[in-house]
Amino acid sequence: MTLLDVAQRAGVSVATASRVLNGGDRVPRPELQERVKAAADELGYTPNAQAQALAKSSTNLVGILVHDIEDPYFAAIANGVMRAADERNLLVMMASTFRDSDREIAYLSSLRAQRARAAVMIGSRRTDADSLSRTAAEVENFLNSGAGLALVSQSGMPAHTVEPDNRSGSADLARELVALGWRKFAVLGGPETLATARDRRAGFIEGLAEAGLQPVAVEAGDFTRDGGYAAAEQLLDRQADVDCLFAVNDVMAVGAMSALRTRGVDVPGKLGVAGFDDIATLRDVWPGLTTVRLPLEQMGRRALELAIEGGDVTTETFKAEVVLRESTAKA
Amino acid sequence: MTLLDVAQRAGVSVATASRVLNGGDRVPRPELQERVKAAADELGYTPNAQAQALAKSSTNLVGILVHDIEDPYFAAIANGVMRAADERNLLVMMASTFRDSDREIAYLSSLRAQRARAAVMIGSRRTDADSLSRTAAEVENFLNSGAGLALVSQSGMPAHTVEPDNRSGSADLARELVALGWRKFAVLGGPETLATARDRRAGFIEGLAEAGLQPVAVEAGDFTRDGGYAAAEQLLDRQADVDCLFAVNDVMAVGAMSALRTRGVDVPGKLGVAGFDDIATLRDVWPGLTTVRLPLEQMGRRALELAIEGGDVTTETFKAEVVLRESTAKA
DNA sequence: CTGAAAGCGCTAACAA
DNA sequence: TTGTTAGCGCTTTCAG
Repeated sequence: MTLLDVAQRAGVSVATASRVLNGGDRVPRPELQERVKAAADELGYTPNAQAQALAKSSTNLVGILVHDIEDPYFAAIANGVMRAADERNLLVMMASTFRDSDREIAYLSSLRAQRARAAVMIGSRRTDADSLSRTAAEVENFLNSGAGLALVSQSGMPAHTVEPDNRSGSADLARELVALGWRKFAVLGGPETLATARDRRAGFIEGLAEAGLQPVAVEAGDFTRDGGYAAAEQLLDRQADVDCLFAVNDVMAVGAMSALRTRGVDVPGKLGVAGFDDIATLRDVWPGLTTVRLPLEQMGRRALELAIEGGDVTTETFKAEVVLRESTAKA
Repeated sequence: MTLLDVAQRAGVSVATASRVLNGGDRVPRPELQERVKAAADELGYTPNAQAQALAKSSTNLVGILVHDIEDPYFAAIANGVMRAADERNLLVMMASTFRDSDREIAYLSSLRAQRARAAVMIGSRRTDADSLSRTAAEVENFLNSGAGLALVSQSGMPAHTVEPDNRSGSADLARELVALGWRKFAVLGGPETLATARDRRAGFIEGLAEAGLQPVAVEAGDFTRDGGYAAAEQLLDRQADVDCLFAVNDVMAVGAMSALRTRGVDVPGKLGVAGFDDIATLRDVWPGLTTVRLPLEQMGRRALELAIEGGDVTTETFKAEVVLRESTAKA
């Protein structure tokens, strides 16, 4: 069923039909409107979005790229993006890159092919020179095509950026932990190459330094639950003299807590544990996890807004807020 | 940059250019291929997917509908769908319906307008007659448009269906809990109107019945963390004589555990707790939550396959598996 | 093997 | 106000 069918059945031209059904400009006389609308739903007409897009050379599609939609951190941000998109009547095309930058690049290029209005890329960039520059090139292309783009948590690209204040958030956390009386810290620092991990690590160390402290140990490892588990085990194996443990995200922290439990280390009695992100799904773990809260959904919303609005490239930083819970309570 | 630009620069016709760049059929002579490819990337040509879709009247778009992408249950299934889509080089358009059936209907119709190849709808249907029939009508439309469709966890629609075996899964759970020695059960049953919740409730009661038992209490409530928290509180307030508590999903179970903890009720010492789903993010809660594992990602994959393949309408049921953990350990 | 040309369904000048 | 018509960019017969 095409517009032409509808027009004929209603005894009007396609132009008229288009005007009453889709067009926003001058509206035909009421009588014709009725006829066209009637014809349209008798025929079960649905506009062909591709044809509209081609004719108007513009779409209401926006893209969103996440590393892994099962990771609650990304899901929370994505949720914000989708809410904002929904409010603006934009259709969302989402892809999970499974942490593969080739997929990321390919998808960005698909979005360009789809003539997407804008895209939001979520997730910390690896500091790997090669894939970094290839991604940058495609980002360039994307922007040159006239579409908007915003990145969440990955600075250094020539597009709008929304970032959490990882550095000062973890510095604040360090201060509060010190104030609570903790002294001998280990950092489960995630991958060396991940900017987010690095910033949180650095901020924490900075915070400690203000109190004249420095971490007893810094473990690398994956940015995942299993990474946290493994890093905690290593720490115990090494019998490091530690009284509090900071994992650079909640998922790692929870993994670490499991490792400690398995080894019979009491939290917070024997060892305090803190994370970062304040993932909603993890707010019920026990002991309650001390962490740094990020306005994840808001960051997502804002990213979409920036991507859509275009304008001069800006970087917006979102404040993080320390949340003290039982996992770092001092007896 | 259009195909025409490329063709002119390469000194060939658009037909030729199309054949080497996109078309899959007869390929022009090597020399021309080179010229066209060269021209294409000198000009930074990207095909216009809308125009292609219009010309071929077919797309590589698939849709996916979830109630709430932040809910790890949906995220896990969505992840499976996206993986399967990625393997087939399909682009995914995802929407969160925020549990609103009007949004759901609207999105389905957008997908139709986009001439999506197929769609997957994830999430338990409410048993609300009105929105049910309106959704059914749009589902009809969608299928009539020639696109494929599969539903996850919502039977009763005239399309492929993938469902977990909620009923026998929770019956199995009931049996195992009884075998462990628990006797006085309360069910935190979720909303009356939610098919998934109802089936799990019913299966559990069935399982108990085999042992000549029946639940001491059945609490309704939301299908969420807060719903579980509130339901558990009510139960305690009523001072029901209960020794084990089954929440119809993990998220509720975790909420309930928090309520119990707040009230000083020891789990599993004083009260056992079990859930359903085996959400990955919650595998580290303590005490480890006894639950029923569902192959969520696989279900998502399969749903996409069915939606794409079309064919006769089938219903596939996925077996659930009881996972016993510490939350129901008997001293 | 290659090119010309007719659409795909719709929008937006431009005319009437 | 309404209709005519020329594209939008690409695919695909159909000739050459």
